[in-house]
Amino acid sequence: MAPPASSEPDRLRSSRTQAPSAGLRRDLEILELLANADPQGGLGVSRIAEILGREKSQMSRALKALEAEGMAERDGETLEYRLGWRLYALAARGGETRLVQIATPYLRRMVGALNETTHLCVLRGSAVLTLRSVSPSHAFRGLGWEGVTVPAPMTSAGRVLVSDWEPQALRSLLAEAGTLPAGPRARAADDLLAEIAGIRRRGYAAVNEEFEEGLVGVSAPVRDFRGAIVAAINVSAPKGRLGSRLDDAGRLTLTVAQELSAELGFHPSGGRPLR
Amino acid sequence: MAPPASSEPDRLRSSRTQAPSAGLRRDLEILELLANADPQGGLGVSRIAEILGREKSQMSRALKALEAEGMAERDGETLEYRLGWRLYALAARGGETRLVQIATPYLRRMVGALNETTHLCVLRGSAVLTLRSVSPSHAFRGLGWEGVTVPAPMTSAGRVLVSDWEPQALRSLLAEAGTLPAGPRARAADDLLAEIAGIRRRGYAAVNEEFEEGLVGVSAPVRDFRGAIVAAINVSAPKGRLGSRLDDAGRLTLTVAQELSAELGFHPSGGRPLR
DNA sequence: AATACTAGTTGCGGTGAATGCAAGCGATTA
DNA sequence: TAATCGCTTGCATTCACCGCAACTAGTATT
Repeated sequence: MAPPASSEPDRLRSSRTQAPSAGLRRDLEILELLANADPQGGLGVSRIAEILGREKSQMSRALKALEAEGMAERDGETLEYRLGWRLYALAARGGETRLVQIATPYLRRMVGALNETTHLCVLRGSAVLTLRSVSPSHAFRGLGWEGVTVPAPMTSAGRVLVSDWEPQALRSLLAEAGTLPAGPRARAADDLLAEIAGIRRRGYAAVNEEFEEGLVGVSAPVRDFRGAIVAAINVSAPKGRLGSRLDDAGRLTLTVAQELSAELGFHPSGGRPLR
Repeated sequence: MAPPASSEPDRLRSSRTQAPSAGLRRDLEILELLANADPQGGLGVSRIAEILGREKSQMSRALKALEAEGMAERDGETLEYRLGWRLYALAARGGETRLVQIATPYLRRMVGALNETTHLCVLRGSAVLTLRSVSPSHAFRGLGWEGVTVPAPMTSAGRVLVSDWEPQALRSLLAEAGTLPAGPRARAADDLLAEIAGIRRRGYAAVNEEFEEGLVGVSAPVRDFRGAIVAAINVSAPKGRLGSRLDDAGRLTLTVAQELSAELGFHPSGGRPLR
């Protein structure tokens, strides 16, 4: 092309070539921004455009579309945007609502007994997704880990969730998750298999600073009416607070998980039918 | 080529004409479908295309994009899709922000009517956390969320926030909170249960110098679209200022809380779904 | 009061990404 | 071996998005 005249506003300046599914990515950037917004500092069109480095006009139109679909809402006064009802409806409907609702009182009981934060986790792909967290009072700014995922084989909850998989499936899980930024040390498959054998025997899993320095935790499986493991109850805390009573916590977690499983219709008589 | 005469109503577009922001609408249709899907009956590409009446190839590509962004996930075995982790992350992070933003105008209305400071409170573990306060002596919005927590069973807001818990959960709440620096006197569980029964009946809670000498207050529950209690609106003031009109304030708080709940999507028709 | 500035919306032409058909591919079934 | 099913990919058309710029409205500044 012609050499760029300095005064000429060259629009070719490596600007963003449109990528496939750019619209989706743009919309999600916006939603992410709205989700993390400070409630005080409002987000208007210009501010959003500035932060994302995009055109005002696009943001205006994209936000209008998002609003029309219920994914965003606008304050009539300040013209600022926020997340819309539909996002919550989607998450609530799609999430294991029933499971979360039923499990919450059990989590509260755990918190009451241990005075530590308790989580309900499920498996999403090869990662552990925390659906619900209940914290005792000393956890300021709860900042629930809800929605955060971590690779499965590293955590007690993850190991519980895959504890009835076939050895072969476990190996491929390791292969998949192992490519992620590895933890302190890559666990060999045999290690994991032995660990899981222990989990089956004891009924609960415990980790001791494996996932994160200074962090210990226990998890126990929750089964549905078919006997399939559908979730894990997990307690995590600094080693100084929970380390000394880790086994007690494990047994309690197992007990509570069994009661929750019973409420879900699990009947322990039958063998291990599925999965 | 020659553009069609503008006057001519070209009916050829009658088929499926692409609408603006069609991509967003299509993606949301897919997510809605995935959200409402029976966890057992999986949704493959063809089935989704059939249900939505769209091209297989589009669904294949759209789903691939959604998966790349974390909004959908695919089972490697069956090739079936389901909702992805990112949706949950968005909803979890954005929830409180949205609550505060929507609630603030309602708090202002309360202040305007009563000329007393009004709070929006949520439950954090077994403590009540004030997310937002609005004062009559306009402005100095003290640093947004105050972050001040107080034990739940002692305050009207706390009692409202746990007013749909199971009796057993309430007992363990008392056990936990009771270990904290206790208030004037530990309330027996039966007292709390009776109090909460009254709250359910009236729709709002009132305390009369129970938490602090000379302080009275009223609170009413705010429910989200599922019917779950997610927050409480609270008015507290010295007895000399508010004591005489406490019932009026309670009824007003209830009304405002109901309107706020409605804006959050709460539909009072259905029974009390859960928790 | 007039002016500048900020914040948001709308109009417009060019361009490339989405569309839909059809062919390819790899299982599972007959 | 052939047929079917579920899904992906190639390709030409065309329409919706892109960026710019002009416009409106409200607010601060002189």
